[in-house]
Amino acid sequence: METWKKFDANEVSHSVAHHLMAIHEAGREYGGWARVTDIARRLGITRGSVSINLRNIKARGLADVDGHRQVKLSAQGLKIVRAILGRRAAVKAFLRDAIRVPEEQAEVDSCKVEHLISPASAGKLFHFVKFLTSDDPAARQALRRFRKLEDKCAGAKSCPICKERCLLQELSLAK
Amino acid sequence: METWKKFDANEVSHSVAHHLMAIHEAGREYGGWARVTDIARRLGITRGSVSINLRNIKARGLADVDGHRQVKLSAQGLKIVRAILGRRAAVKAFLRDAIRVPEEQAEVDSCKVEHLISPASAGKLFHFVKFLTSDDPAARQALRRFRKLEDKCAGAKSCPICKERCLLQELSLAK
DNA sequence: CCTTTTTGTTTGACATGTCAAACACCCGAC
DNA sequence: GTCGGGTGTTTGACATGTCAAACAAAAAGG
Repeated sequence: METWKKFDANEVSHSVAHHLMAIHEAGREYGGWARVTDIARRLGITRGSVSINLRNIKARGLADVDGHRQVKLSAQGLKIVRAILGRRAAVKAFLRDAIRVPEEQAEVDSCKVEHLISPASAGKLFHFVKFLTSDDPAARQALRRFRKLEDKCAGAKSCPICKERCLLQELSLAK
Repeated sequence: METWKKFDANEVSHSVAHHLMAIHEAGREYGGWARVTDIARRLGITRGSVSINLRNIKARGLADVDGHRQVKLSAQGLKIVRAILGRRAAVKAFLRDAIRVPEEQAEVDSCKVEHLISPASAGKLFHFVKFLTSDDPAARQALRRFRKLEDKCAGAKSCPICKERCLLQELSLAK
């Protein structure tokens, strides 16, 4: 009934998630220490915004600052980053390698979703895509068959998957 | 580089999406006309919040109001609702029926994601889950095989899908 | 050493979305 | 009629996240 309210009930928001990942990346070549400027440039936002957001992030124990005003992920922050990167990889691999969504779209979609999907779903998905893209004969056969059938889908009429009229277009906003 | 900023670049926000869906549902038995109170009760928020949000929604042409202060979706609003419901159904069906995520979790996850995934991904997913849960022999065979292998995954050691150590647990935040 | 640039913070503003509380209105009961 | 409850709006407050602009301090250049 109020399922929709859980949208904001995640360990971190989209913004915080990407701040953490930016710290992680920016600090890569400097022993984990990142500067506000580097984080801001990576995220494409102003230093001021980063400064404000870091207050929140530090207060929540996801990152620490040393005397020279440099930022480092805490153990917890690093754990979150790794979990999110794993989930993104699972989603992206599924979209791109299993159902053949174009690379760019797979990138955008997995980025939107990476911090939202549950570990349960991510875990299942991870296994599934690993199986589906393996050399298991059943997996290869199913994938081949799916691609063949989908190629034959002629949109509105006579889709071999949808049987009758293909309902695909209703998912988009195309008129 | 700034892929992450596209998170907010959707036709509607999560909140607006659910306002539209609440109008749709609430109006079902009244010829499409919904009252603020009904919308608020359905969403579990105050009438005041709904009132404010409707300003935005009306201004964007997603809903109209008649003289008796009742709300109705516009053609565009209805189109958005249908698209989102379709995407949710595709995601949920995949999670629940294909990779066997528990019903409740599938519900929550699909709700979080429904307004974020692209029509391209939703369309592919829609076809894929339709194929995978059909009576096509290749699909049935692959699904059977996947379930069998996954049942044998003993967590950290000797997962038949991951081959070596199963990396599944890194997707969650379990310590 | 002094100037200039870079860096980080703060401030005031805006946008979205939420709440409680006060108001105004309409409608039905009496 | 009038009174009370349900309904819709507005107001002031808060939370998050963004910006530009002003500022202070550190680093770099000379």
